[in-house]
Amino acid sequence: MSIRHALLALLSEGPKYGLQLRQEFETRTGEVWPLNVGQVYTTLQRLDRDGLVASDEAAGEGLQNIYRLTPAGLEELTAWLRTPSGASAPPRDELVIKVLVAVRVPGVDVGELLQIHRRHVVRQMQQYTQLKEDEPELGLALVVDAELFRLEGVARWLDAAEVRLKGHRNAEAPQRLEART
Amino acid sequence: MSIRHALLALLSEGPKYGLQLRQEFETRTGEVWPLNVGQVYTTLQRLDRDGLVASDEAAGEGLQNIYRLTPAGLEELTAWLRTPSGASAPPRDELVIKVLVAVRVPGVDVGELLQIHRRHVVRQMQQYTQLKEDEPELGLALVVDAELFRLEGVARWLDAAEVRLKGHRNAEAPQRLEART
DNA sequence: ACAGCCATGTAACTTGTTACATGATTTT
DNA sequence: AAAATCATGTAACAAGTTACATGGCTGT
Repeated sequence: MSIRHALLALLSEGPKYGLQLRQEFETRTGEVWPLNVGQVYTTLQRLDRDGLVASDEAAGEGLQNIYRLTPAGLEELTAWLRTPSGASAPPRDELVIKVLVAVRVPGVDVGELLQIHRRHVVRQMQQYTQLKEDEPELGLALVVDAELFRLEGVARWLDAAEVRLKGHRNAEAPQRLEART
Repeated sequence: MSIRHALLALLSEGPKYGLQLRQEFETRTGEVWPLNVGQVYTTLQRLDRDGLVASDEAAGEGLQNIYRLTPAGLEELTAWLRTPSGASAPPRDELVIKVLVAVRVPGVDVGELLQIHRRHVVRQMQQYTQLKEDEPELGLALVVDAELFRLEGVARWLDAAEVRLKGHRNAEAPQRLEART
């Protein structure tokens, strides 16, 4: 639901049209998250359908279709801004799922899998760290910060998972040596 | 694409049927990420359509519809396991987008917004920490670890963002005092 | 006139998601 | 026989995503 609401937020400054919304979204987020133009239009249509935005066709330029926020849209926007996401149901973490199911996939070395992902995380962190060196704009700086903090957490989790899984295998293996009764 | 592949992984151990897949998914992930049964069936149908699984109708129990992994499914699975996610395009971070667009929404105090989210993060961390105290199973333990590391990163980002935004407002404000030339 | 950009729009598709319907088996 | 449980399945929708088509405007 990010994009819907992001468009609402951009429209809260004043009426805007499609391409403008895409451009503003991208500049604000430091061009890190490209946004297909088509998606702006489809999303605008759906927002229109839901009564959260309305188009000023009266302006009648014909060329640009300018949308503005409706009262309902403003309400939806402020609710979104105040509400922390993932409150009720925690978001599924793909990497965690991957590791948890990989444990029992035949022929898969989970230790190796953890290492592969760890190397990738380190490589990404280096790339983002480089990006930070040439004084980025506020938007890019914040995005890079977020990505670095996130990746650091992932790296630490991978380490913790390795320890947990080693302990787990040590706790499992001895059972094979004992008699099955 | 988590669930598709998770089902493939579960099926790599051997043929299974719908409800069984749901139950195994939930027990392995510590019952933290509930999975609607209907989704298992729809996902299985789509996997079937894509040739990644096949149903053993020959068994003819009639009642249980048992699926097995196809060679293509196994290939897809191993590719998924080895490939770090978010490699090409970094995943959009909803909170980051929220803060970045909120900066210019009229009548919104971003500092307050950061505080609201920070409080929520702290509360969630406390809840997960509690969960860890009564010796959870491997699956739950890893999920909780991941969530705690993630939340810690979020908290740190919120702090960093507060600093960045304060500096930004201080750098902006003086411009209003200067002549517009 | 034509190349290139600005701008809009749409058709098609994916994954995720839920609410609901249906039948079979087991338990009481 | 009624109630509960097991098991499958479907219809419908949301949100994200892309490839493609179209038309207007601008500069050469």
